[in-house]
Amino acid sequence: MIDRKPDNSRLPTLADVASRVGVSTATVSRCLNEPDRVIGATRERVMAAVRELGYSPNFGARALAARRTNTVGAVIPTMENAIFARGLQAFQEELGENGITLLVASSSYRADLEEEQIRTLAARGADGMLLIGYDRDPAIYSFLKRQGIPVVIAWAHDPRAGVASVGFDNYRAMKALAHAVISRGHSSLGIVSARQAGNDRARERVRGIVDAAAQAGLGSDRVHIVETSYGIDEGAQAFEALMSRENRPSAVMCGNDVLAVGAIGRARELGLDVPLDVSVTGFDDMELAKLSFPPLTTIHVPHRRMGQEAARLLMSTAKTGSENSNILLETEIRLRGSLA
Amino acid sequence: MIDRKPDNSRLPTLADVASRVGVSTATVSRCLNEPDRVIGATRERVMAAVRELGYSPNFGARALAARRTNTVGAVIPTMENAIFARGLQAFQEELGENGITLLVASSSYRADLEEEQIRTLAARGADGMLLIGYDRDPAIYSFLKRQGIPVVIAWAHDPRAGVASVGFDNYRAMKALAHAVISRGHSSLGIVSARQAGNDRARERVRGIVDAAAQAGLGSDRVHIVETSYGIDEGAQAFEALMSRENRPSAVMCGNDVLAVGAIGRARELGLDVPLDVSVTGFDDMELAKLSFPPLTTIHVPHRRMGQEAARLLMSTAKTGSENSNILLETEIRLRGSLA
DNA sequence: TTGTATGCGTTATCAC
DNA sequence: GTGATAACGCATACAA
Repeated sequence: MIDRKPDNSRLPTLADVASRVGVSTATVSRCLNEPDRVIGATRERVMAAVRELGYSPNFGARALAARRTNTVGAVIPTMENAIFARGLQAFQEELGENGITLLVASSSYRADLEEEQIRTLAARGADGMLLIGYDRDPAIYSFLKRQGIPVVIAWAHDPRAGVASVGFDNYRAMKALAHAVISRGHSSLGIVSARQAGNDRARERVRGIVDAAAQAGLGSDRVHIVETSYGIDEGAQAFEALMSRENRPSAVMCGNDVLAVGAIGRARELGLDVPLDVSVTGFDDMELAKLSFPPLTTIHVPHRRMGQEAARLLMSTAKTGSENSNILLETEIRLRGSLA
Repeated sequence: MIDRKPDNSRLPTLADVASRVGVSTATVSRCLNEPDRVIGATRERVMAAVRELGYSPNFGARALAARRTNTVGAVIPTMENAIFARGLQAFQEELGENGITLLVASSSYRADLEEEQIRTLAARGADGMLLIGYDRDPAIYSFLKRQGIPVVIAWAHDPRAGVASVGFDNYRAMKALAHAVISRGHSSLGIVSARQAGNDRARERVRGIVDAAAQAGLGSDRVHIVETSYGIDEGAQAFEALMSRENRPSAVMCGNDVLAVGAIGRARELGLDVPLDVSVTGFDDMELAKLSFPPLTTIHVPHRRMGQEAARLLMSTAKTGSENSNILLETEIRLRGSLA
């Protein structure tokens, strides 16, 4: 526990500013919140005093009295890599322009931690919340509803879910990529996926590949799936596991770019040429993808756009109370050197 | 602005729990904060009511009354890449074990935004704060001191600064790497640095290279510096700028791994072989480094250790009020394929 | 062990 | 346009 260092000189409060200027606390409060409603002359004097004293309003007290925090929370699976960084940055920027602060927490892809973080953010008075994907205990949704906290789901799209969302069709995107891979003659596919349990995005992506394979007449024995957690090393290991099977896939499709880059690295270590010996694909089109050698064939996701729209949606959802706005963004295949 | 959806069923408060159980609010409060001080039987009934009502304490009110938030803030330059992610993760874990929540904000490497974030975190009642590097307006330090908020600086080490810190010697680390580069016969160096103004880490690193070059008898005309902002594309452009000068450096030392990876990528696009045509080095030893092709020669920084120590230091600094604990961590050169 | 009462710093309602 | 003053939800010193 952290105890504040005993501080003899108490922090300046609204009352301090007020008494110094010789006005009431109400006036000072107004100067800060609705400057128009106070006459120019007094406002100047108040603001001067604010600066001199280094006054800064107490957030907790303000939230308590105003029953609003101008804060929204976001719980993302991880901060360890840049997957969510760009989208979140855009989200934050859009909120910032509207005077709203963003609080970010990460769940490490664990449902229990996510729930804890959500409750923490709610207790901190978040006026709204951004969550990634749909999969979670329904109790969480009803908790949020009881609290009157509007929610927006990002990175996924399911109009039937009854929650506002902005995202893309993970299934369709990955299926299209799988078609592209198969049409190049690959008849044995490897899949490196994040754990599918509790992760609708991962599940939809795998389903996309499996369906594409089935439609192309590839038996289920031609599709090998390995689940792992997101991470470069994990991708590398999963890739190696796939390559050491009896009938090696000629193309390995990864659930995201981080896994794919790990796979490519391991291929090099194993003396396998990408894409001559084995093709590799990713998902996300992070900066990493263009930079990898060979550059990564992947699905481009409009992360910035998604973050921005999520912010707008959250603000309007909060205003109107409508819970069923769903924005579908288009993804795009980016063909690069890792696929032959 | 976000207005909470008008919620007819007010959230349960301490008083609701109390009246339902038939005890005083004080007892309920104690059940939550010091369970030992209340007898088993009543505690059970209280906790049951808490669950039934879905009660969750109001953070603002609690902070207001207790004058403590069990929250610490961290302002990092960027979340866009993983430079600070690992250290921060460890920082958070260590804090979490002690029941403390971490609030993260990013400054985009801008001094004005950093100051704003610091004030915001202070207003939110942060009991302590983690900042990166020393360089900032002295007014900020005195503001924090007035607020009684203990500070720990990370990613840098300067015992004379009079602030608690845990970090490494950026100057010495980079100087050692420069020696390694020069000893391999490179007599013309390029430097791709972050902007040095307001960034002591960047400045120290450049100074390390420059001093090493001088000690090796390389004139200042043999050291070319380009400043840019951190980013893969930025690294690529800076690298290209260096390579298009009349006397091309044979080795380009970058201020961090992100820049270096960008440089290597651009080298490939320009048809330059790394390391045959030009050597490239980084700083940080992110996951990226091993994965780059060729793998990156860089400085290994014990990020996790740094985050963990920072958390401990912050907690003990808060307890003891001692402001001048400085922990120096050792870095290590990692020689890999990008340097010949 | 439990209850009472006060105060935390701000906003908002209502007078003036 | 400005000033009193009552909430806001909780923790805590003190009393019982």
